[in-house]
Amino acid sequence: MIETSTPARLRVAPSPTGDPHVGTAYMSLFNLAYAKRTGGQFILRIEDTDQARFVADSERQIFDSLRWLGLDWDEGPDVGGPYGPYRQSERLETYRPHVDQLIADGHAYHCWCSPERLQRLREELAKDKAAQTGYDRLCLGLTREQRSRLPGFSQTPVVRMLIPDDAPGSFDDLIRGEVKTPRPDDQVILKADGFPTYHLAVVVDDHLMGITHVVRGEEWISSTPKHLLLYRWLGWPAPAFCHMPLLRNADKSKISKRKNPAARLLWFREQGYLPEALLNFMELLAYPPVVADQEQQSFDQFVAGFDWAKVNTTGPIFDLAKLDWLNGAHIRALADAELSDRVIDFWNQTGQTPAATPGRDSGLILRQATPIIKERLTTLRQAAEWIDFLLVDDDEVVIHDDARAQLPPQAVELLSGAIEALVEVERFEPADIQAGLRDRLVERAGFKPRVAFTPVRVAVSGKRVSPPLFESMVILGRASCLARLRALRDHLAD
RNA sequence: GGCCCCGUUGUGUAGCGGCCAAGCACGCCGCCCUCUCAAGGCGGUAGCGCGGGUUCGAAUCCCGUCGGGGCUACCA
Repeated sequence: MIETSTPARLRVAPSPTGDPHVGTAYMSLFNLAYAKRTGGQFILRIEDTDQARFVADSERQIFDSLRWLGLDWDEGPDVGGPYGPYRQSERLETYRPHVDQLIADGHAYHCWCSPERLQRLREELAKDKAAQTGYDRLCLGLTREQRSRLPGFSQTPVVRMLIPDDAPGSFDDLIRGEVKTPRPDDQVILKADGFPTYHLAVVVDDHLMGITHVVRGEEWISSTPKHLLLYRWLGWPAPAFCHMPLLRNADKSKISKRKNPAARLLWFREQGYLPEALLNFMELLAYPPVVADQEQQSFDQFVAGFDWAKVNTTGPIFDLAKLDWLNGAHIRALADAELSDRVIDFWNQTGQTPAATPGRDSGLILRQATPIIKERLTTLRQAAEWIDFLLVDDDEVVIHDDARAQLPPQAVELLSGAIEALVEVERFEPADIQAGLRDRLVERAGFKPRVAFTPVRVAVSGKRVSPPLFESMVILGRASCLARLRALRDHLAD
């Protein structure tokens, strides 16, 4: 493939307003892919211009969750870079001169209308079902003194854009082609508290930081003409635009934490999903697999074939069924030692390390059991459930009701036979254990394997479903197995 | 209400006028394998929202319609 593109600079700009949103990761993924594809840079900028919604710990969670996914940035608040600061709250002085210039050039004006007046105005327009909504320009052309004599006056003014009649009616989008846009109203660009709104900040910062491609959700399409106007007025070249489709809930509404727990990015780590699997899953949303017929793929493959034109314009439903499959597939692809490490890291990070009876070690037993539970795992979190019976003391094995219900009438006879057979097994290895039990219970006693082994499984694990029996027994050791077999037999015999 | 975006099986996608009586993946169902459950193998289920055009020919182009979504804040 011939590389014709020039290095691109892209950014993701989340707001620290609570738990990081899965959409942030989705946007970051596509941003990063294109940056890598062109040998450019990926930048993280924090958009904290809304003081009311600011959540203190949120920024750290954004860093943590994106790093966990391996979506590393070249420039950002924590790593620095030549275009800092990368937090908008630290750039207030940067926006000011541009606002002044826009006012001086007649492209923006002060507005003293109180929030109450604006609220009433909106309600009236809505009631009248007016086609034209938006600010009525009451303040346009008035001095502070003149305006103060009118009702609904507020001491501290905001600054609004003066939308001209020749505002752009469309723009070119790398994903969608030409996109038509509504006529904007006189958008506020500087708030009464001195902070810029998104619209001003994003244009100023993107220009000053050399951003070449603006990648964002399609909910921004209708405000793009405002940004185009700002670029025009400020005399700056506009970047390319890529409006990604919106991720959706099962009911097709825009994905929300209320309706979908997976809208919280941190949820995936808590559940024990592998970052590479989540990435793989998100790569497949509104985007085809790199290799047809092969949906399990690496991020590098995704990058190598990346093309904005392949992005679909239809908003995909965020449905976890395929993620579960992909996560299992990525788990199975891991080497045993690597998988064990991942599970232990998961335990440590989430404080979920299962307790083991004295003399047993959770980590050690996990490593021994990994080969037999690996292909049974959908998430890392499930590992603990699969091995819990290997961690407890022999007299603390819980015989679950559904397991007990599986026991055949001849359970006592079978358990006695199994005990005798196990005592005689010379090498306590899976094949030998199986041979011993089969000889005794199947060949000689005439039971079907399924019937013969069920009591053994229940005695050893307490469960209806367990990892492979004979391998599990080896991990437990002969003494424990015999103790558990005898315990169940004695219990049933009473 | 206005404006904008979108509409292929349950979900994610392929399809860019004939190779499509629509392919792939996940899910679901069944069979095989089998010490349980998985994993694996094999098979099955289900879709071009609707109506008009254009054309020899439309899932693919046009128009309309219906449906869904987004925006319409001194939030992003």
